[in-house]
Amino acid sequence: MHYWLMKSEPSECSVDDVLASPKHSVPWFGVRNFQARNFMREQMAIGDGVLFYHSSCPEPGIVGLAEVASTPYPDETQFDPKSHYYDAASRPDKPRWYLVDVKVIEKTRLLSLPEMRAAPQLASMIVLRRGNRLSITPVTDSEWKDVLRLLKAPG
DNA sequence: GCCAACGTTGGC
DNA sequence: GCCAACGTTGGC
Repeated sequence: MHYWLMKSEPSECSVDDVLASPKHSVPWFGVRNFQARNFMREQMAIGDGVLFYHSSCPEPGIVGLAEVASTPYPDETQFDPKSHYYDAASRPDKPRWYLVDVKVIEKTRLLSLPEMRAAPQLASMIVLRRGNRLSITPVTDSEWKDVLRLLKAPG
């Protein structure tokens, strides 16, 4: 059992978009970074906890709690020449990119990036490290608990 | 729109 | 295997 933080641009797929989807679940397509892919392909398991994070938007931060809802499988967009995520170097018999389904459990209040940075107990979070660009990062048990505690506290 | 930081690519 | 150039991420 692991915990993760997964970034999504709300203009592409917001927490509300996921909640509007069947089973409150979406395939996490479009990851084109090997480290992030490896987390999905090799370390994620169904039921892992996910912090749903909005990035590249006016108010970046954690906006929901989710969970991993499938085992890894190939990201179909890599084979679609019309897709923004098309990868000509990937072959269907040897896919390069994998994804998991992510199911939103609960929309939370916004735990904003500035609030996260101001919380000393979250200082170790990878997402807060200077220059971090990874769209999927592991979260420790204690970071997970501390985030939940902050989400329950008033903003 | 700017720019820091980082990953990837490709020439050598 | 090195490393410069390039592209992308993502906060501000």
